[in-house]
Amino acid sequence: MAETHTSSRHRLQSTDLATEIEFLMARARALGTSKANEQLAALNLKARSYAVLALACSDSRPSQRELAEFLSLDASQIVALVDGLESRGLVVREPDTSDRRSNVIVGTPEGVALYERAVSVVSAAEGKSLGSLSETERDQLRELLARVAFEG
Amino acid sequence: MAETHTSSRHRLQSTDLATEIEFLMARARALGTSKANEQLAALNLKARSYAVLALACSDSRPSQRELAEFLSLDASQIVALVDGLESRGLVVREPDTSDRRSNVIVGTPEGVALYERAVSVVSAAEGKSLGSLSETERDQLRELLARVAFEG
DNA sequence: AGTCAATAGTTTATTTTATCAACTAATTCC
DNA sequence: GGAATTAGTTGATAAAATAAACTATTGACT
Repeated sequence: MAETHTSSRHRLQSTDLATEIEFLMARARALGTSKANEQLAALNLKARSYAVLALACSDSRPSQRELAEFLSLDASQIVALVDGLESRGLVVREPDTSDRRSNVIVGTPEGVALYERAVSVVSAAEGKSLGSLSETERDQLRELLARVAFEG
Repeated sequence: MAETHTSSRHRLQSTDLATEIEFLMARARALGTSKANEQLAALNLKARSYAVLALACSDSRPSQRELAEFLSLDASQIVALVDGLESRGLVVREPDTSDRRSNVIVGTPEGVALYERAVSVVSAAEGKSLGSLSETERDQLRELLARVAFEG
């Protein structure tokens, strides 16, 4: 019999690459994002539009520039994402009264309603992805990642 | 004065999204990958070709299918990546004697030499990315991520 | 042995995402 | 007031993700 799926994975898992945090993050994220996207598809969302919607529906009133920086995306991609959500009536561009160059992106009631459904979907998916971790371990992971993600 | 870069980040950092592990991984990885790519550019590599080279230069003798599964990439992308490395004389496709459909991807001496330079470059970049974490914390993070990345 | 299903790799096409330059309008700095 | 900077937008181009179709095996089954 040829080598099984699982045994080959174990073989590669003992390489140096498999101990690199960068690589582990890429792999963990690929798994998680694909699970999340699967579930979000039912709401006609993806991980990226979900993230924009989440910030729009928070009370943080982000500008597009802030969305770009926070989500590690180019400003032009934010335009496209906001266009998509706005055309569905989920968010609006509010002119920033203190700086007329700037828009504040805010969720509409429909946007908030959809966001709330999306949150439960995403957190269920996250629950599956992190199934092998205890609550304490999840908190640890969250805290360590936050320090890496927001360093500087 | 308008809101500063840093204060807006703090404002968004207190949103629900900012506590989602999925999001934190995406952001941490974006930072890390861009730093790694910057450094790898001098060797004419990127994170992805580096990963393939690393596995080829290990003693694990991966097939292309195994590379695809392990790196969460489509088989057709592996073709392109191996083509690129092979045309530079860094890896070779060795026919698998026990299954003639399958290639084993192996690093050449030149490939190994370049890989060794790349490892030090990448680990320096990782050091910067994880600058705020102690050794113990890095090990913790590595172990938690590994469990998420290789669950199931 | 012979058929049939499944697998490894490849090619090609399509879509999505990333990157970057150019432009407008508004703001800030001097 | 004028120069430099910034937020948003558009458009072009390159890189990456996704998926179908095809070839050459191999494996399973009878």
